[in-house]
Amino acid sequence: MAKTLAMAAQQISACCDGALASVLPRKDADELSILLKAVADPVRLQLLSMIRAADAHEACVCDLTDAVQLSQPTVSHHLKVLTEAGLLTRERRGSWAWFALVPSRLDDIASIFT
Amino acid sequence: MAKTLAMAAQQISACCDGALASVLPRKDADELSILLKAVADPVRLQLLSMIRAADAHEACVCDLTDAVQLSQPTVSHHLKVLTEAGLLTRERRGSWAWFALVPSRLDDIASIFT
DNA sequence: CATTTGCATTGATGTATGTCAATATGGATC
DNA sequence: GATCCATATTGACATACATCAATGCAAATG
Repeated sequence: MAKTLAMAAQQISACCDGALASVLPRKDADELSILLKAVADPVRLQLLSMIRAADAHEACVCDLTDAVQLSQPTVSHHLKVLTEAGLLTRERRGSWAWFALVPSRLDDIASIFT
Repeated sequence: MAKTLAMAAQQISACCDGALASVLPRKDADELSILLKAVADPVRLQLLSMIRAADAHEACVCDLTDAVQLSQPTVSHHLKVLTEAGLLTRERRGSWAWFALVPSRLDDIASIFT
């Protein structure tokens, strides 16, 4: 086996065997992947872009459903996924549900890779 | 239907109906989602972090397999996904296959959300 | 060239996910 | 309160995906 990785592991954690796996602990990786899975879908990327382009960075389901040409339940599902990932907030105003961006959450994603 | 999103669409494309869907065109969304799906997996996030931590930002399969505690074919599969997404390059050196990071590709992901 | 070693591919399997039709819920309005 | 409208939930279905055992392949080594 080549030695490069083992050496790198020591730079970070020089205490124990299996420390390599803790460069990014599995638990952290699981949490990050939930956030990333939320945006790793073309429809949800479109929804985010539309909300970002909208006034006050918010939009209601009716507009979004028309835009992506999918059924209302499907759009509702996608918005739920984004909301549960913390990327959107949901607010009820009269009959409509308004979804707004959480910009800091987008920053969280960017910061994973910078 | 509320009007906010329709107005936002006009800011960007004031020419045609259905322009809303082109805030982020579906085709672009599909491409981006391929890149994001590649990193939206806990094992692949770990692999990337390990390679990034390694000398010269590269590692061979044998080290990585030990680290993530999965079968060799599974790790090979994940590395293929990352490579096809442009996040890794593969180089054969003697018996070993070395995978190296493509930093600019990580920047591509970050830039989606900034 | 036979063997070994490191990696890739194939095939199979269980689980997760995107989608819709049908239905439920919850405000608003008459 | 009956009705209507916007949204959410449920159930069903097809597809995608993560994983491994078995096998193939390619390079090094004896």
